[in-house]
Amino acid sequence: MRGKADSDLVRRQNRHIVLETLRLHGPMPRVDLGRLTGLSPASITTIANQLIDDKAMLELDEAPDRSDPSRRGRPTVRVDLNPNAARIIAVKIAIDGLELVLVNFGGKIVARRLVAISTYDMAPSEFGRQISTALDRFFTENHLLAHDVAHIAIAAQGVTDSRRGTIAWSPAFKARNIPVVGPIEEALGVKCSIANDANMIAEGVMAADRTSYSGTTAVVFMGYGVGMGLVIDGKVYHGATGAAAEFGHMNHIPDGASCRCGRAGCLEAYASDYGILRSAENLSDQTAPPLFAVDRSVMKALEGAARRGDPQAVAAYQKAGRAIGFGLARLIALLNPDRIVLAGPGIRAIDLIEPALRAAIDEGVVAELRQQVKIDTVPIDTDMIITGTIDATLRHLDSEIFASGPMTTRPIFAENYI
Amino acid sequence: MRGKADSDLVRRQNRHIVLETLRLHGPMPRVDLGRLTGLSPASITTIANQLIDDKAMLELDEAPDRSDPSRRGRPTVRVDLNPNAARIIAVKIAIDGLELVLVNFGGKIVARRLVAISTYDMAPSEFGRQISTALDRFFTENHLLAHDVAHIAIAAQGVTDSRRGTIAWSPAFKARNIPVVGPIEEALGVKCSIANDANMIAEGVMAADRTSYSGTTAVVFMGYGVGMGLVIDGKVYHGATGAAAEFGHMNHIPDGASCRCGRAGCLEAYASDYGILRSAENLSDQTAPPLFAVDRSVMKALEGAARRGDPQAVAAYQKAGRAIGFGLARLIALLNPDRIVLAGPGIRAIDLIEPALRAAIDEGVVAELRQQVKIDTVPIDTDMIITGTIDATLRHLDSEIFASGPMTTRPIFAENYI
DNA sequence: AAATTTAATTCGGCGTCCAAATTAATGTTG
DNA sequence: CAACATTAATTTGGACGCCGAATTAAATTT
Repeated sequence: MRGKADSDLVRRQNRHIVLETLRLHGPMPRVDLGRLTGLSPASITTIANQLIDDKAMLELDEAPDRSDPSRRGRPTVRVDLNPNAARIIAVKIAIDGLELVLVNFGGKIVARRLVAISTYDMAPSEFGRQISTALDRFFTENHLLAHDVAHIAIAAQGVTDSRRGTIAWSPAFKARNIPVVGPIEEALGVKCSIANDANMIAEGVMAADRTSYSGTTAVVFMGYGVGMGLVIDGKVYHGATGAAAEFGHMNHIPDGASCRCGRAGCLEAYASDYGILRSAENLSDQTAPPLFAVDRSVMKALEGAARRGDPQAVAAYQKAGRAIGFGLARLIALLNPDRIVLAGPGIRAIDLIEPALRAAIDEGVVAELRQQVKIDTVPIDTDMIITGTIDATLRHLDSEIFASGPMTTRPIFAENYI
Repeated sequence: MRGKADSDLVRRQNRHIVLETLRLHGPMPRVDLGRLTGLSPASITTIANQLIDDKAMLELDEAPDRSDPSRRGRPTVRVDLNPNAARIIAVKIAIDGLELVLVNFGGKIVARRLVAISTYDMAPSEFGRQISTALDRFFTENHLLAHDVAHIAIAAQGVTDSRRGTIAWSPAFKARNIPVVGPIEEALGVKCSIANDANMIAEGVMAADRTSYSGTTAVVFMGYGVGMGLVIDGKVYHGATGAAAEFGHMNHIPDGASCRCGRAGCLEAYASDYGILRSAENLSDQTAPPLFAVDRSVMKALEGAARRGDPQAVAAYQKAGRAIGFGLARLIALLNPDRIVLAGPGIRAIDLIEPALRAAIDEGVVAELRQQVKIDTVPIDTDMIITGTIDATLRHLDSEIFASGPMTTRPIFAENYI
């Protein structure tokens, strides 16, 4: 049951849909905003002018469009999100370092920096210091003050706890429960949040094609590990503590193969790069997984071997497909999704994996459920983690900006934009 | 992104929360409605009087409350949902017959009837005729005309397809894809819907204690079968086609024990009454499951044997616990729920099941995820299927009534209430 | 230059909410 | 028992947001 409604709610909601419409479709004249939002021209005028006053939006100062010579009447004036309304920083934590990206309110990347940090052996408190230092340098480098940046959004591999702002467990760290949000907020005085990288990929996939992913979609990421982003009823699902969709560490076989996470039988232990490699090399299931990502060239060679018919390699990919397939069968039984998207570098070998995967789904789920699900593949570069993080964060800002209405204090607005 | 907001939305939303508040807390004076909804007394006056005009609400005609002698001031007048505003029929389909329940808008059961039908061997079209006939008799019996009943809500075991209004697969039927909603709507001219019984149990559990089940909760039903109702972000989740949370037919062991659904390795094949019985009797996993529910006395005897230490029986319950445990471990990895509720007749033997269940969860899920989940048990009688169906349907009506606002045609209103 | 066309704004009215004032119905008190 | 106190509920008047209709703005066509 939602809370009570009043004119405040109406204003916020309508300002919000105006901003979202611009974010989704890009700059457009007020008439089109009216058509797309369903609001009357009169209301659009009011709302647009308020948002312009609030510096969230601006009129584009451009020559009238002459592309269609038959066009008559008063020329349109396009409005757009004000790129200078706010800035955010998206951070990706990987085992070999940090990626920092500065983005303006319009979604354009303004600056980017890679910071090499060897995270694996780092003490939890040390990591907090290092990431804060890296961010601090990034601020200086880009002449940023704390109040110029509205939000720092962090994406990390593994189990993240959005409530506590920590990395509960990650393959990038030996240690557990690493505080991240706390140290950064203290050191820099900027609002910060942390989320799982696979969820951010799901945000990215959604952002790329919002119409196709409206209902319930599971985005499976195959590569150095196996991850999942879960879109439930059109929204990325984060679970109670932000650690949902740990598909890679969903049990596949009780008491099965050794996984990077220290347990046995996880799906990832069969279907990740290292899992596949381990079977292909005919090593025991119990062989300890490598600490670092398997080199891409090694996986390419393995794919080649399988395509040439190397029985051991073929079997390894089949085993991976079966693992993913049973995982998906279980997911389908539980969630009855509209569609499943397979993504990540691992799908380069999709031809080797798919037959076993489909067979496992057929075996593991009632036909009535299975038939309804669309399964497709999407090539995804890891950049989509950043893309998704940016999109999710900007949308979050939209609802903050619209929420404040005629704002008294507007800390997220950047006065001294360079 | 929600649609545009206007004063219409405000009215609907606020009327809705007023109705929901009464449904949740029962009759109360207008002052309290104001306190609970956050609306001002002025607004409550307006809304209440409109709803009373619309016959959705009424003032209770009772003597002033003298229970507290120190009470001063103008006495309160309590308002309540108008029980005669509408009526619904809830139907439970079981293998041995139908249960029909007539309920008024206040949630009170007005009439109830059991109709013995042997569903299993019935042809799909025949079932449509039979259920329509049974409903037609129920109408006559209670002097109901089509427009007296706002909705017929059906709950059935198995995989239901709410979009098509069919039972895709159910243990109560040999046939598949049995049309239910269509035949009833045609024969009676009353709006009808179908849902899974386990989802309705989840609705019932929620209705009984809404505060405890706000986030994400999985309600596991153990008994003649294994079912699940999934509450995600405070709402019962139905999946793409209304067939979500088929926990019982989630694969446990690839290529494992024979299940009632015709496949192998389902969780239910290990943890349902018949699954447990089959292991206890030391029959092969491949032994065909019985068509009908195992008699309660048989299960009681088995529990007794296990408690007296019969090793075969003890092992059977352990096997069941391990199956449920791994299923839950997989669910936790996927959904990171706030809590899990174990319910149904099967939990009479929870003491025999729980140790293996907990061990399996420990084995199957990262500690960081597992620790966050509360697991508790709730004794549930099968009546909760009806209770939940009623509650869900009445809530649905609330949003229909409030939605129509100053209604021009109000077909659901019962003029000739007996 | 006047007419036409399309975009955007302005104006007046409507519906909802709310705060404050008022009315209603009771209990308390001298 | 009449004036006062107290609490519930309504009425009144103002604010805010939306919308339709009329108006203004800025171009093209004739």
